[in-house]
Amino acid sequence: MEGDNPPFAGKRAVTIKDVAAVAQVSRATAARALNGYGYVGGAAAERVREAAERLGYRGNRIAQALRQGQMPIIGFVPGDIQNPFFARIAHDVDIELRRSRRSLLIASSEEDPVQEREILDNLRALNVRGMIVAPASGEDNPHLIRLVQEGMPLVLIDRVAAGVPCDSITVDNEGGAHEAVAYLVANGHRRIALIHDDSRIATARERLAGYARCLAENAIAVEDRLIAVSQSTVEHAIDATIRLFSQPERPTALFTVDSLMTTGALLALRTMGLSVPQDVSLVGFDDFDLATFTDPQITVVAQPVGQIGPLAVKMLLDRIRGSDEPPRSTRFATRLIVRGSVAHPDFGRHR
Amino acid sequence: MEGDNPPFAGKRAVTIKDVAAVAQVSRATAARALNGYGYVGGAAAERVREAAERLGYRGNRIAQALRQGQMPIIGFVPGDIQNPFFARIAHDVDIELRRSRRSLLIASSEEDPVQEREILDNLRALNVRGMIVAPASGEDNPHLIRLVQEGMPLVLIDRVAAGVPCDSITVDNEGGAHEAVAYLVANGHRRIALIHDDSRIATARERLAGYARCLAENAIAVEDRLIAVSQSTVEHAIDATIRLFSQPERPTALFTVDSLMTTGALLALRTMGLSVPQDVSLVGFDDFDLATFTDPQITVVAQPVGQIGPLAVKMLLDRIRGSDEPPRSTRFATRLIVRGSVAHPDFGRHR
DNA sequence: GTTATTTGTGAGATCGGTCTCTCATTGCTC
DNA sequence: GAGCAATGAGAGACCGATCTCACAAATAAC
Repeated sequence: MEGDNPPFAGKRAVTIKDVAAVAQVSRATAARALNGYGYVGGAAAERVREAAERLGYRGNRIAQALRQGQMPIIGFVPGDIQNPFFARIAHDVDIELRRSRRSLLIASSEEDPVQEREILDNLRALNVRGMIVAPASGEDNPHLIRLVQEGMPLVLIDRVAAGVPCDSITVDNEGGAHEAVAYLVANGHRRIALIHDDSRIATARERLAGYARCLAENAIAVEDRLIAVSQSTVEHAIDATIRLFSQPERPTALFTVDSLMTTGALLALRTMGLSVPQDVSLVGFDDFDLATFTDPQITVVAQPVGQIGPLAVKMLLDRIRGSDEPPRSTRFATRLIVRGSVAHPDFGRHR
Repeated sequence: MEGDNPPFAGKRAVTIKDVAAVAQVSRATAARALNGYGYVGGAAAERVREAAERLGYRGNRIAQALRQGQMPIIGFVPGDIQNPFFARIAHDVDIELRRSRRSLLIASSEEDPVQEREILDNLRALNVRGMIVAPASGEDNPHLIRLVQEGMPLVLIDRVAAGVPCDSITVDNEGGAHEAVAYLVANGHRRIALIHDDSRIATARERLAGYARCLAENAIAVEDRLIAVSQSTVEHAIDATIRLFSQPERPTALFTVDSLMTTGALLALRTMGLSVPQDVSLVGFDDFDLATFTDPQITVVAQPVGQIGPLAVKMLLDRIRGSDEPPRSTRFATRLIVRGSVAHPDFGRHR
């Protein structure tokens, strides 16, 4: 924003005034001809269309938006576009939105609530028509609440946010995590490590809850030293894994809560010379391409990624069209895909 | 756009007029106080700030943009956000832009020149401050040329577009492909298959050129039946691979021109029961996580992905700030990372 | 032939800011 | 105390498009 060039570097854009002048009509008539409303004479309309064509008139969306009081833009605020999970959703949302001739503005919060708030403020100031947000924090979301109160169509995806009365789409994180850990327990594991995001993020908390509940049901203590908090990047997950597996009485199994972390764990375990599943059993949350290329393939809790984007758009468009039914929450079931990354702890060489 | 709700669903937003009224000053004074220019009395300024705070005034970016003649938004038009290559760049661009308080509008062209034109028209109508585009077509780009002539700051990435006088960032596709194929030839391969995008895309053409040049240098004929055209998705690449390897006199090696295709090829080869590198040698363009997880790991031509986004932003901001030096073209070198997916064709069981 | 009605068009308000211009103070200098 | 600059603040133009309103011309109705 600073040090920008004087207003216009290029030649001034063609306005409706120019078109009107060339067609020798008033701006009003030109607008009518171009937008097809009201009464316009055939000859005049033709001249306007011709002039517009010849001048390459395009209309100024900003002016239109100001007049109309809104931008035909939908905001999408994922935690991180680079995460294949969100990239996929962004892609699907983009496709769906194009059908209704709206643009998509993607701005990643980088999982930072402060940045999220700034982005949301910006989007609001832009008068976007609606937003699809993966809230970076599960609680303390006054900015989201205010947004809803102001009437902004909003759909939350992937994560819930306490006290925000709007539509949401999530998956059964608690259940999925429980199923994953139960599978590990059923295979004889008791020292099960967990790598997850900051508990601020709702998904992380729910997955942790599923993990803890399953351990409790099996009379296994939840040990802090088995739980690592890491940002959702391959690099951070590598560190976290190394930390977990460098301690005495190494865990026999690991549960990672997203695909980037699973990738990082895999990388770290390989570096440490630990093989899956001989030395460590592994279950990841979120299925991904890589999972079937490793040897053995990775057992994962799959979420129906492909359904989230389209449904989010559908819900959002319903709101935009004026639906004021009470907020709907869709929670998709997860599915444990058993592949080969889990074995009995005594299967390997160690203890 | 159709069937939308009457203009405002929510309560009317707070305008500067409201703030001015509460602070008992004129709009002009309120604006001065809020934006910190011109002379404003201390007391008045204080009242304005207070009123703005209390009312939750946010300013209307659309109105500002209209007045200023531009939006503080940069458009990014990748071929496909879901491709990790573009996702990474989008991420980097996002980070860089946030520093200069601009938003990023991402709209994927889905590799469709028609859609690209629409998107570009939209962005232009939005008066964005600049664009970073991966042109879907290497030629016949009057819309890009016009954009530049109109003074729109534009940086082309990943691909060149003939006759468009603007900055560009590419990698040495021809050289990289040549190196990959040369490596295969050096390992004794002569029936080398290629899976690439539509030749409309500049990168595809250059990589094909590198492939062809290398074969020519080694007196190997370029055979159409060894070249498959596929869209850049895992699914299409699977089909293409199956097609290539279902023919008699199967190729002994395969060169895939991007990571999605490499993934698809890997999947297809596995399904067909062909192992790498015993039955087929494989080299991919673009390095990716998966490449080191397969057994053996995949030999690839790596591009410096991490440098593209930041440089693109830098170039774009230079232009936005008014630089009118002649267009600069940066072409990064590629690097062949030899791993284990290439073997001599006689190494395996087959011929 | 005169009144209604339909049709076509332009003037001007409006959206919410920004900014120029003008004018009124106040303060300072000589 | 006159003269002049510095300071503070309002009125109104403006950005580009849309839309209401008023009005004129053409057509229809009686």
